[in-house]
Amino acid sequence: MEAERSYHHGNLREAFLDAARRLLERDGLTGLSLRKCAEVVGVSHTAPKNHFGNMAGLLTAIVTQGYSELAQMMTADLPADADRDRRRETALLGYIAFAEQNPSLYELMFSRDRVVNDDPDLMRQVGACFVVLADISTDLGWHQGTVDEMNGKGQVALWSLVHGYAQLVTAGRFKKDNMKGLSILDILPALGAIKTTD
Amino acid sequence: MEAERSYHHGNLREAFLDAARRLLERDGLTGLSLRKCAEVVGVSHTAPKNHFGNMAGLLTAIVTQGYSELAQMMTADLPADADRDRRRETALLGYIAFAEQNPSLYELMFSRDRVVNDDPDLMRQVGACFVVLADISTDLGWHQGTVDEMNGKGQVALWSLVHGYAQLVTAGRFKKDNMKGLSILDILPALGAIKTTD
DNA sequence: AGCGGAAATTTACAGTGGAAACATTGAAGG
DNA sequence: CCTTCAATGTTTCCACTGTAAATTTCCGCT
Repeated sequence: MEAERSYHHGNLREAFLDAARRLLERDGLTGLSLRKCAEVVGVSHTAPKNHFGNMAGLLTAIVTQGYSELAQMMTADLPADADRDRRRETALLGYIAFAEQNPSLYELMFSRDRVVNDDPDLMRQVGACFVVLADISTDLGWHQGTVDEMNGKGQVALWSLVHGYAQLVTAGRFKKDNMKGLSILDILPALGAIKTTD
Repeated sequence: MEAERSYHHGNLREAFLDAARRLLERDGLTGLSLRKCAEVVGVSHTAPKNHFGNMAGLLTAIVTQGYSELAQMMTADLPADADRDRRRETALLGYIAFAEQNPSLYELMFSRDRVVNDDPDLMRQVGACFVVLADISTDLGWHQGTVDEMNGKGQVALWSLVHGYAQLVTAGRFKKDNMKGLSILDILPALGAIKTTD
């Protein structure tokens, strides 16, 4: 039983997800197609319809998987008694590492119309990622006001900073001489040093 | 002369750009096609080849236009004697407004493989945007170190924050109760209040 | 044994981008 | 004026894509 190796092919859903992921990172978004995936898996090109419905469904499944892995990357290899600094560092470095290892997938994870963004499973995984970041931001502490008084500003600010950095780097929008020896760990304190006048 | 209304159609390049922009925001990235653009403009579907080469060329031209408009939005309606706060506010609000008014284009502006990202014109416009943000970050001032000593950290950090916020908002990745009455103007000082331990 | 339904295939079709050959037009130069 | 010529568009064709519909295969169940 176990719902494994369900039929003819045996776990075609997983096989398709794997093939799509590999094609995505090898040939980019424009090089990904249902028919290529089907050929790689060794199955007819309409087979995925049973499992994903259509292309948007397949991409949604991939993206959902992506958010799940992203959350894992942020909490990987953490001993239970890790201190504040260690947890922050792991989360930030894990986030950026995921984006750099899966740049095309990462881009797809913020697409507006290729993915059904109101899919319940997807929304749950997105929420899980947000929670991890929210915990980190709570651990960071704030100079002014409690977390409640911040009214979510800190969480929104933190995700904005990390996502922006991740995508600008993977999209090649920073010149190399701007990025020499710079990591996300330098960026966060740099913004903390901003002198605003209000 | 003036290189205007150059041939049969008269300024087909501009017409195509306009049509593509409108289709892009109306139907999203997936709904944009050369043939639809051509039909709107009233021309054969291979006509754009002379002006853009291929689809990537058209998208590159649109994205280049986008960066140019983004830079304009950040400096619009600014009197020459505007003070530091006014300039910062205008730039940040202008940036977010552009993203919200052109969400699909904004997404495309950070695509990895739909656009030829090493196009010289495109790189120049990207650089122009970065300069505007760099100036703003200089105007902000920093608690520690000069701009040079910061070694570009501040510029990288600022663009990361603003881009992240823009895309997360337009991609609908923040829940609405997190965003109630929140604007980019609240986010920047919130990050400045981060208490890091190094 | 045979029924039922899930899983996969076959077939067909409309839409897409691109290449190649051809047609049209305005401008430049004798 | 008339010819060339190059730029601009069109026609035609092709390979590829996603999707729908009808059909077939095969396992589990009674």
